[in-house]
Amino acid sequence: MTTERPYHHGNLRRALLAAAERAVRDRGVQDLSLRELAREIGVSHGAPRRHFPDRQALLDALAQSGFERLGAELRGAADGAGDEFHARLEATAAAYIRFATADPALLDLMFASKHRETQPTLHEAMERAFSVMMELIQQGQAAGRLQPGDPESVGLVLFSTIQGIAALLTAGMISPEQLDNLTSDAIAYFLRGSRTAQRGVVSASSSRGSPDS
Amino acid sequence: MTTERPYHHGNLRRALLAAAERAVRDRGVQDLSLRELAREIGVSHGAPRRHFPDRQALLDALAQSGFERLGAELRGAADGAGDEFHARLEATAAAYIRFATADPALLDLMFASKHRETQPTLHEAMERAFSVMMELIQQGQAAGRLQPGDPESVGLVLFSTIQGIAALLTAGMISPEQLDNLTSDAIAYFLRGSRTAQRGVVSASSSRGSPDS
DNA sequence: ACCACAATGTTGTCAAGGACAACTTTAATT
DNA sequence: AATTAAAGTTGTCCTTGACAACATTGTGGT
Repeated sequence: MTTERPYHHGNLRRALLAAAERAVRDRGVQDLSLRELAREIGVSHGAPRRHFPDRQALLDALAQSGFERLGAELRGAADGAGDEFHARLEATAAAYIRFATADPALLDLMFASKHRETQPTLHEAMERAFSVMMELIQQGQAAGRLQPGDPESVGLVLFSTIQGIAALLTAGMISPEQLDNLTSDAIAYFLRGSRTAQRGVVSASSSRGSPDS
Repeated sequence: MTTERPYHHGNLRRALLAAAERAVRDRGVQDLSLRELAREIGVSHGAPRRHFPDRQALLDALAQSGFERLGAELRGAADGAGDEFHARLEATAAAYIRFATADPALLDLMFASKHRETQPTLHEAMERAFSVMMELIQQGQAAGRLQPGDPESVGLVLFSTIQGIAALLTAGMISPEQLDNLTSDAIAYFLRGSRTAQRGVVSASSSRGSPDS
């Protein structure tokens, strides 16, 4: 049984992550203080060190759990939206934006690129989270709704767009009223944009994202 | 050696901003230390306070100068790309991505949303920077290359996409090799996506003279 | 010229935080 | 029960941001 249960006080690691997530949400990453977390939980200032060697380690763990939660939410949204490609796409994008809205600072942290390189679990969690999108792309390609070719190349365009909306959102550059329209606009653009040169009318000048496929 | 010393020591404000920009580029915003900047410049640790009441004030100023530079570069790119819409669009987007590539941490800082609300100059600098894009959108609409309607709504889609690419870039999620393809793909998607649903007659607007200029 | 004053820079200090080490208490293993 | 490992505590060092009191230099008014 791998369930970590109280040693001689609480399950500190969990408590730290939970408190940290709240603190990040409420006051941002900058103001996150290990000592303050310890105080809040009721433990000495040296205690967190047993679970996180330094501050960055806690941030990495926070990012990882963020990716895990994001991945779960994306998958839940996609799976709960039926079998139709368009509905699944919209639901997944909406879930992503919802995450970004609810936890802007956490999302920033997750993409902070300040993480330890030697942290395979974090990268895996990230891959898992985005595998939902990749599968979606492949479904869209199979259904003929998206242009064929390397799914990664198509996925990056979609991913960029959604991430961009999230970025503008966390930057406070778009209001909640604009958000819904922007999201559906962006998806509509993406879908129209992904109709590859049909009838040779629209030039396919930029479909060289995939070297050999 | 009088290297421009109008006051009784250097032009500290400028020196601080310059040193800060370098420090941010090299070691990130987190590790930016006022005292270290002061040391580097050769001034006492209390000196910066005369020009920036606190750390955040310096970051705000840094963001503002970043927006000013970005705006200038975008405008330069657009103006130097001739009169054709497509060329201008590509040049502007490329300039944006170039900025993001050269100064990822600065771009993050600029969008950090941690800025002082009562800082009109910062917001103005931001508006000025993006006015280039807005004008571009209007030109595209006037030329019939983009769907009509509120330019802001069209611009946000473009802006999201480009900002998304920049975000993925600064997050280290795309490599320089992928970058060029992604950028041109994204623009192509945007252009195709911006042709408003023309009830089947897709050819009318694009089968005229230059293929996809 | 002169003098007051504002602008700029310096020194000293404080509290907070991260990192670290030595020590103590509790749980697990045998 | 004894031993060892895990988790937590206490104390300390160093860096930093913020602040205040003081020093110096430049400027404008008269």
